[in-house]
Amino acid sequence: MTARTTAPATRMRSADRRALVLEAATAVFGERGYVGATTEAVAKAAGVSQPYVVRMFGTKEDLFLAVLRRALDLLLATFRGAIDAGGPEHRADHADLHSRIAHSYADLLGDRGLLLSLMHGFILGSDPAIGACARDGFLEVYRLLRDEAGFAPEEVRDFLADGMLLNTLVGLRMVDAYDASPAARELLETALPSKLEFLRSLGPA
Amino acid sequence: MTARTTAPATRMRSADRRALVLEAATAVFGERGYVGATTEAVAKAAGVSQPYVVRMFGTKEDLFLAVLRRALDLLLATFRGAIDAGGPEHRADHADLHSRIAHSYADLLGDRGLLLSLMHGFILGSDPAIGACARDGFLEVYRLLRDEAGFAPEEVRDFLADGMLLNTLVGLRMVDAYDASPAARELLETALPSKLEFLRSLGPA
DNA sequence: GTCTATATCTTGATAGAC
DNA sequence: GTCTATCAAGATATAGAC
Repeated sequence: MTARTTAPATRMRSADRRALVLEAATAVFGERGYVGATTEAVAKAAGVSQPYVVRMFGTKEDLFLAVLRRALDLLLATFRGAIDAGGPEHRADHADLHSRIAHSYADLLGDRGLLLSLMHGFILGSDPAIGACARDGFLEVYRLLRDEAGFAPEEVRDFLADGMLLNTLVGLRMVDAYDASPAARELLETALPSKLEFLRSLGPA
Repeated sequence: MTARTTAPATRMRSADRRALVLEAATAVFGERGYVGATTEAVAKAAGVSQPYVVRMFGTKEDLFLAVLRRALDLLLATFRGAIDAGGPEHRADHADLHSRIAHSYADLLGDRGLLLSLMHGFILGSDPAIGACARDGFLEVYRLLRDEAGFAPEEVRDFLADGMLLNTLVGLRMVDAYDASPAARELLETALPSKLEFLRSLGPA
């Protein structure tokens, strides 16, 4: 840990600033998509200048790739945390493990930016760089669930399918229709085991 | 039906031309997303001029909304066709109905543009006009499956989840990784009951 | 109905000061 | 490390001819 007591408030260690920009970028890319998000909006959200954002990451595409990679790493880390949680005595109970992993995913539902940046990446598979990164990450998740969590292939598929539906409902802002539409209400209550109240508490817009 | 035998080849009835542009737009929006797609690319794909595309639909947003609406209507019509297929004697067999609907969805998998335009719409829920249209359409599908196909809420949820996974795999171009990645191969073979060969035959790029 | 020309705005990226 | 100024490219939308 380098001493840095005299650094002005506008200066941070580059790693910290980078993390800050990456988090802001995740929110902006999630909301407007890869092309729709502007480096200016990211800069504003991070409280820095637009050219500085570009400087830090090279190009807008590089920035999005970094956002994607970070989101995937966070997702993988979350699942690994759930696998490790409870200690060795729980490892043998497969139903319990499955439940822990599912709950750990539900915890991520509050991070719109993370989930939707991933989704935007997933459906841009035709872009050479983005597609390669997205496919890779998706397969890493698949292998993690199969090999480290011990899921059967069909179990992984069902789990991923659930995740994609949840992500879609988040993207749709389906909670905004909860009050006005009985169908929305029923769908949300069927699809979200327990996290509905939490999601609604995040509020509209 | 107005007689129009003397019309030059470059002129069509507006309804036909509109349908042509809409189909081209579906492909372009699906590939690059709402913001990433340009009216110029749509025009080129449809073989007309860029200003004409704008003229026909008002704005790019109006065009995307028309694409979304058309995709949703096609999806709903496909499901209704599956529900009606086989005549009244099959209506009582729920498992058979479920299977017919699932297969009818698999038939849509060949239309990347359709599926991915929908997905792009679904994850842009924060946009006022697009979000409203997307939520609405998604709920129409939900109600169709529940009320017209007689699915239980959990059954609808599982069906929608499967659909979102399939759409995501299409968006990811996961078939491109089939040969190089055993995990991709296993995932695709687990997630796609029978349409894998067909999807692969569509080829890369 | 359809095109050409073009105005206008946005935006990613670069140059260079501090 | 970070900002200001600015350029060059691209994209939507309009005007107006045919």
